[in-house]
Amino acid sequence: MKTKKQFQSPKGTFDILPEDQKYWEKVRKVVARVALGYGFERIDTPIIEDADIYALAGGETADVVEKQMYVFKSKGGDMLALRPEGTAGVMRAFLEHGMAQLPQPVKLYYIAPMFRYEQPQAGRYRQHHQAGFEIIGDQDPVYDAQLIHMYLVVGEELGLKSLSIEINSIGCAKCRPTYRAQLLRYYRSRTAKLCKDCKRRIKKNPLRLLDCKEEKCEQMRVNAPNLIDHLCQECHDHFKNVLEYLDETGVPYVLNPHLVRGFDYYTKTVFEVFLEDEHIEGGNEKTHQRAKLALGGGGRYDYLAKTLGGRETPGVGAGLGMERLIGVMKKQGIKAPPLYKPEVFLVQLGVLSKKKSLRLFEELRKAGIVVAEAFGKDSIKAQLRSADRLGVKMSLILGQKEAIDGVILLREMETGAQESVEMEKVVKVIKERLKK
RNA sequence: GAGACAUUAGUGUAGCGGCAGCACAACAGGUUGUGGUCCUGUUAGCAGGGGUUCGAAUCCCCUAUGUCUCCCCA
Repeated sequence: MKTKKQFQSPKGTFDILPEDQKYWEKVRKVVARVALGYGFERIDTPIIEDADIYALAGGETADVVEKQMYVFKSKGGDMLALRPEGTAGVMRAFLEHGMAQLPQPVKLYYIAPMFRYEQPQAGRYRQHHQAGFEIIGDQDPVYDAQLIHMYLVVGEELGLKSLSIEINSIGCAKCRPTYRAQLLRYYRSRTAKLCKDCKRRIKKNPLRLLDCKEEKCEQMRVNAPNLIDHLCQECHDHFKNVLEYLDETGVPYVLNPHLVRGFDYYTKTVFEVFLEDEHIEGGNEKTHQRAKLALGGGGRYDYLAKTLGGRETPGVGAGLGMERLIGVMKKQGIKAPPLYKPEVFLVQLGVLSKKKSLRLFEELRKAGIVVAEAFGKDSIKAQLRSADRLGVKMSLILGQKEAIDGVILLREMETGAQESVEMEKVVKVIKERLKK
């Protein structure tokens, strides 16, 4: 017989199954707790936005905008995009709702799906989730540092080991063009020796030259002008302050002068969080060394608001990849508490007791007792087997005889000891046994 | 967008040109109304499509998906 087409989740997407939900829940809880602790309030923005906000925010060179966005035409004719990242949408909401009228800065966080059209691999999906933090309305370097510190706190509260922060400053509209020109001058005479991608980068996004992993390009970079040495006074001081604040809170960081980020809107501080290499386990030997996936990244974006048509408003933000975070948790053997753990199992035998069970089930549930059942099964054997599988402490057995007498059997699963309890007292007795 | 490898029941696997098997899970039983261990049975699979061959899970081609590089990023 020919089977019908087997549907599967679209390429690069996945189902978060019940067995994994506890990890998600744990991360969500920690993120929310840390966020609130630092004065962040939650914001949820639509999954779709006007495609233009990403085009404007990203600039023409951002790869995400260039070829990784899901863009489609809305019925009215506007171009919409599935959001590839969170910051632009949050800034749009900030401007749209006049949040500049609130005491500044405004701190917002979100946990939301993001979409990118690209070739999926482990840790890279077409739909992934980010926990994001945005601090809008204040340019003080203390907030850059606070955000980075929060990364560490989230990591700590999740029990993660060996997070490391890489940080850099990419300057502002004043100093970056000057630097870019110098960088180009350096590279232009050496174009021939670069890999083909870097040849493209020279034209489109010279800063990305710093990021290439090709060996010949890495060598070339050694003598290339350094971004940090070419910051203007303001950016220099800002960056210095960020580092000082980080020192103050004991955040370990590594300066990485080659760190640049994909979105054009970043200014001054940029940073990424990694896992120390030696703690990445699994995978084969080859991938072992290379596997240095960023858990998250972020930076300052003082021009974004203006780019989107609002008043100039400074901001700094960071995103954490939920899937990657959970992946690391699992690798490091971090446990998450189960979300469903029934305490009592209700067994019913016969038509009358099945009916009576329904009401008892409600009573127990309302009393806050987590009660499981297998009403669809009629044999006591099968029901007790289910009870056993669920690992309940007690089972309640309501047979025909008990139903008529107004009692119920209470079975302690570990010992197998059973006793008869009056129906009216069941809830109370169980509560006592569970020490509720 | 380019390259490499992979895909056998829900899961993990064996079979490498000659009968598609095993384990776990699920479901039903092992005489009356009692779980875990044990036993029996049932359900369920060669990713899809072509080709080579007397014969294909096995060899070849195409497609899809996954994993890994590149690219880029969370």
